[in-house]
Amino acid sequence: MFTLRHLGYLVALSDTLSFRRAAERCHVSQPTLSVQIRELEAHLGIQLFERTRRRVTLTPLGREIAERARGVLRASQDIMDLARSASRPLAGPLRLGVIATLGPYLLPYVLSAFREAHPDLRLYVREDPARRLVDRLREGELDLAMVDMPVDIEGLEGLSLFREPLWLAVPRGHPLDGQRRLTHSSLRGLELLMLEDGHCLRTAVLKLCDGMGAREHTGFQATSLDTLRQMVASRIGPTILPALYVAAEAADDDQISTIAFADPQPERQVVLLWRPQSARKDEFREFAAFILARLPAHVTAENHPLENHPIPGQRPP
Amino acid sequence: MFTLRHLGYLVALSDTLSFRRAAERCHVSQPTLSVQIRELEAHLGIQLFERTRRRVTLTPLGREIAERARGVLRASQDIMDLARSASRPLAGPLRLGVIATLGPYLLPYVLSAFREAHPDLRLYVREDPARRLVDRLREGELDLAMVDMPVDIEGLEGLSLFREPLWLAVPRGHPLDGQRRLTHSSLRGLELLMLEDGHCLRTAVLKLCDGMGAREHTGFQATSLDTLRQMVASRIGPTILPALYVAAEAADDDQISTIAFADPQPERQVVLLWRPQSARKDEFREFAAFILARLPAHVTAENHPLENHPIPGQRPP
DNA sequence: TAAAAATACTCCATAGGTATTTTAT
DNA sequence: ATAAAATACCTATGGAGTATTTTTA
Repeated sequence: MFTLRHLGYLVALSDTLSFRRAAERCHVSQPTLSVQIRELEAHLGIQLFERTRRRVTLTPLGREIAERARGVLRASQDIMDLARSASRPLAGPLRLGVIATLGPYLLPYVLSAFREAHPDLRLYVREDPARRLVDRLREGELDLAMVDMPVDIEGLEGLSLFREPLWLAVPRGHPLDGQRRLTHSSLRGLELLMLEDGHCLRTAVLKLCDGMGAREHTGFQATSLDTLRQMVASRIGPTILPALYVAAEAADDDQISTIAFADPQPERQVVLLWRPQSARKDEFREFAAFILARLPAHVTAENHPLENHPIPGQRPP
Repeated sequence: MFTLRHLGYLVALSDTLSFRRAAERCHVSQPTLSVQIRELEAHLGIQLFERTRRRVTLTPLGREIAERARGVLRASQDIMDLARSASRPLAGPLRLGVIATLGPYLLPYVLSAFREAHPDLRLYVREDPARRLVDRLREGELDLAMVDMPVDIEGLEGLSLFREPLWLAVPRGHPLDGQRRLTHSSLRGLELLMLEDGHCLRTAVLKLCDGMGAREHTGFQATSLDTLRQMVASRIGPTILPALYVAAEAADDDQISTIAFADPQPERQVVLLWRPQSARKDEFREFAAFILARLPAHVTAENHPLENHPIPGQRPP
């Protein structure tokens, strides 16, 4: 029988396709890794890699086995996590992924207090588009992901956290400036500045436009909410900003005005996701409770399991 | 990090709750296993077992981790199987489970020829009720199960093989003896001898009774089809027998008559099941094709994946 | 010739064994 | 007193290292 170590080498080599770099990643010497891979191939009685003239490539069978090896290592890591989580809850590394349009404006409210409450916790936060975050979560590279819906959460589990209103941002002096509440038809004909493709928020805003008769401002696409705000301040046009961003960054900007919509407000739903096999669900739920207890104004807390939440495209594997 | 060997010891000890027997099962000495379990506990930083006064018991956390360890070992075994299956297809051990009312009457047609075609295959056949077979399949103790529906196949995958007609068996001279085809109402008021609880066939026959106005013969429950046939021969009453049993065992019995039903014939559906993670699906499909090519008369071949087959209660995990 | 993988060898950590002690019924 | 687990100690396998050779672009 092979060992978990063999599987680790296999995965490292299948990732890097270089004995040298795989050995580095595993913190062993290149000959060690060479020998162990050869030994694994001998044990299994099959060829996993083709080493041909300066090129290392996976055989189809090697690819399949490397994929399964990843699963075995992930499950082993889960066992370690479960043990550590039981002996010292909320200690050790916790890898949290969050979308870029939310993290910097929500987490400051929460993380410093959370770290204080759990000093042994080492919290790694990573920003990425929602789709990539859930992929990384499935791969086991993340423990936890905070994303906005809709996103394909097949094979994942989680909680709905809150709904964040979307507000209109216009330059000072804009015809809509001064309105207390926007109605369904206030946006008709407006050209809205938007984020570039890949952001979930863009999708949400496009849907909003559709319903309210507005359209995308062609020719400009922003890469961040800050850019978007500066474009509004430069009087290029109005845009839609999420409430937490406005509260954190744009509330005292005297060049733009932000206006809420009348009910039913457009909003985006923010959820917290983890793998169902994860060993640290209790910790994740505590983290969720921590967030919910410290939610800034303007957002509407929710707190129900995602299993029972009707999300199109959700289906167990 | 622990090793797969540690996990094997953990699973063995959690199964036996005795260091001595667990060591035996692992083919190591008792001190070796003692030391390794202690080491695993030290590595994980938690207590897995309570050793108290002649009693070894799992802690709750130990139970959870042992369960996960089983999964890791199963996945590792799958990798081994995949490799062996690729290098020498249809070689090595193949553990097949089959229900008792089918195995002895179908497999003789198939197995000797299958063994001849694949001499390196070591085929272990085990008989059990369908429910236990699918449980063993999920545990990884079986590679393949041949059962009749309905059975809960959640989390499993497979093929529908064939539909086997159910025939009425009556003592010679019974009023129904001599009829060519039974109609829907032929059985009205009849008291049918049945198998004891737990057999899928019993369930199928009960459903049949319901539809045809017959009832169960109270006071007698047989434990095998052979017993059932002898009871019919002893003129205790009529019964329902599956066609393959009749063809194999009861065709030349001059004390009983077997009579088929008019269309739509009552029948039971026989399926072949495996774990979706199994490494040997190709071999299983070949086995299925082998069976289908050698099906005895009277049964109706089917051959479609079970995923698309509407079976109540089927739901992915 | 330079860079990468394979080979040769040496060493040591550790899993495994046997013998023995401890503990609990 | 007996049976089971723990401890002590020794052995040997194999995983890891360094040094070197082979291979190919």
